[in-house]
Amino acid sequence: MISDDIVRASSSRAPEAGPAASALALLAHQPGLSIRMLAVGVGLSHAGTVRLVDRLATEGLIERREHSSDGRTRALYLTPTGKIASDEVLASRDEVIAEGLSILKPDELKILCDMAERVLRDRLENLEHSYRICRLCCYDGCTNCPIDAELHERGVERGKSGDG
Amino acid sequence: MISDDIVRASSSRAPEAGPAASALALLAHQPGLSIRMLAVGVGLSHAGTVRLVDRLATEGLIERREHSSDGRTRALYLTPTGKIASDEVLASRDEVIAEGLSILKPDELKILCDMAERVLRDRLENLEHSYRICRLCCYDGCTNCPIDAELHERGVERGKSGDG
DNA sequence: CGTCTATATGTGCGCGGGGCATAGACAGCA
DNA sequence: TGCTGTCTATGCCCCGCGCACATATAGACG
Repeated sequence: MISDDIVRASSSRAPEAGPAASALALLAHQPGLSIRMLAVGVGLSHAGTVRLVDRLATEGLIERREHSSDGRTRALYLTPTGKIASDEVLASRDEVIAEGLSILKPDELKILCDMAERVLRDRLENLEHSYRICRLCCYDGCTNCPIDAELHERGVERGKSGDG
Repeated sequence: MISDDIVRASSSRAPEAGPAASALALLAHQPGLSIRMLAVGVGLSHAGTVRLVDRLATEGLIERREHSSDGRTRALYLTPTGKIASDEVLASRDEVIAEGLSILKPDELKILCDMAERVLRDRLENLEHSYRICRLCCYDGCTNCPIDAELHERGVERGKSGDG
């Protein structure tokens, strides 16, 4: 029960206004995401996500493109500026976490990572949930993502619509 | 870096609209808190906290009383109804955490708690910060609070205004 | 005691974010 | 072709919050 205070310690120093940061980080790893999927990822309603995308597009951070096959769907992509912003968000996030866990020894970090990985695998519900979990992941450093592995084991792949 | 996903996993299932829950939990453990301290604890401005207190008071969850010595300060207390609400918030919080960590073995939990305690002690900045950290603590179960211990070692006690 | 400053609380005003309901565009099917 | 489901976008409105200001009190000083 004390453990959730780590949560507060790092989440209280969130990089910026929550949803925007999540959207940027999510699009950095999953370019071409639809608004619907992004909405699930950032935890907003469709309408709210549309406004969020509007704002980010106005700021020149992301852009809407036509979907290749489906005329309804809009594929969202980061602009170069947006990529920079996303990198900054993730960098500040990493900094906070590294700071917070700086007192732990390397072998303790390893233990913690192992526990975290098992917890994540256990708590993963479905494909949409995976987007929420990974919304602020540092994808560059997450080379062997446990979530991807767990999804793979369940026969679900990202980019398809079947939820488990 | 994967560890902050535990954060998402539990914080994404927050009991209710953030600040209100924190205020209730905070007042459950620290009755007679002033609005200023509550503001720091919940991470809002003074004005926002006043509105929050207004709402909670309108709902009959908390009440303002005169301070014993200082005529300016308002002492905030939970009403019986507010105590019930606070208990529910903390209970749901505990449930989420217990669920999330249910895959870990008891000895692993012990290791995790030990690490969390050291991280908390290391990251604690001052008295005001302690209110933010502990805002959603389950005080009934937090018998030997590491934050209190750390504050004590630094010669700071809660209830006074000197920040370390 | 009068005054000045610092502190704490409460309020008018406006802004921005987000949800609900709805409209428009498109895919799939009979 | 028409019907239905899905995806996106918009009108409208509410809520929460911060800024600036007003009010009340404590403490210090002449």
